[in-house]
Amino acid sequence: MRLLPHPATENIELTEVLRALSDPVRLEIVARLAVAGEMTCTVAGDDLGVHKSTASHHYRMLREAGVVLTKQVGRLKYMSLRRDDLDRRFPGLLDSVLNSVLGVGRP
Amino acid sequence: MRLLPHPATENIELTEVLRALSDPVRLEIVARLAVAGEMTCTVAGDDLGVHKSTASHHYRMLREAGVVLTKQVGRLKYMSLRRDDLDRRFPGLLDSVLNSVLGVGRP
DNA sequence: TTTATTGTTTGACAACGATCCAACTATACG
DNA sequence: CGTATAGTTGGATCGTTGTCAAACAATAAA
Repeated sequence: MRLLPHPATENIELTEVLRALSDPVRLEIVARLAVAGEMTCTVAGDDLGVHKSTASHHYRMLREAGVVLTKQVGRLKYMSLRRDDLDRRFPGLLDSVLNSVLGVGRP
Repeated sequence: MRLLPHPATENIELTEVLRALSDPVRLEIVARLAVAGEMTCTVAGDDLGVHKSTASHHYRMLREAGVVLTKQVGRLKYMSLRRDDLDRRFPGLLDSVLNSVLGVGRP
């Protein structure tokens, strides 16, 4: 198991997070991660309506913005929301976004 | 006094709001409006480090995304945050963003 | 070792966006 | 009317981004 490169919590930038969340495809991915927790790229990207290379591009955007954490296990890559990191840095932001997308709050 | 064209509250899209807030210059404008309330474009755009036409471009982005309301009085245009509209549509979102930018909550 | 699975990379392309400059419009003020 | 003020628009430029397709890399399974 190995971790991919991610920005440290204190280096997560608000504008980059907002930018990352401003794409419908990425917002859908984030919503799925919020509901189902950790999941592989294939599952997260199922039926998104975009090519798998496009989805891969979005995974990278999310990771580099500090929104998701990705760890590799074998040939699978598991993504999960960096909820605690985001909440420490921008309190309430992710919750309000998820609330608007999902119509519910934190589980 | 006349109002410029704006999206109705129910037509404000989350991704467009996030996109509008994801630019540093626009975020600074929004922060100023949050602190000082209604202000003219000239005041809101003072010392932003960009050309006035660039600032004008940003005003438009913010207006079309539903973030600000613009009304013209004589040759002045007054901008203000659509706090209530945004809060009804995406509860807590603007507050959390402003909180992260300004380090304080709603006045 | 061959084959299948998982995901990334590279290249190409079109669209968008941030920026500046110059010209323009509209309103107000002498 | 002539001039200053407030802000927008159009053109040009340059970088970014969302997309697909094809090739690739890495790992697991047969």
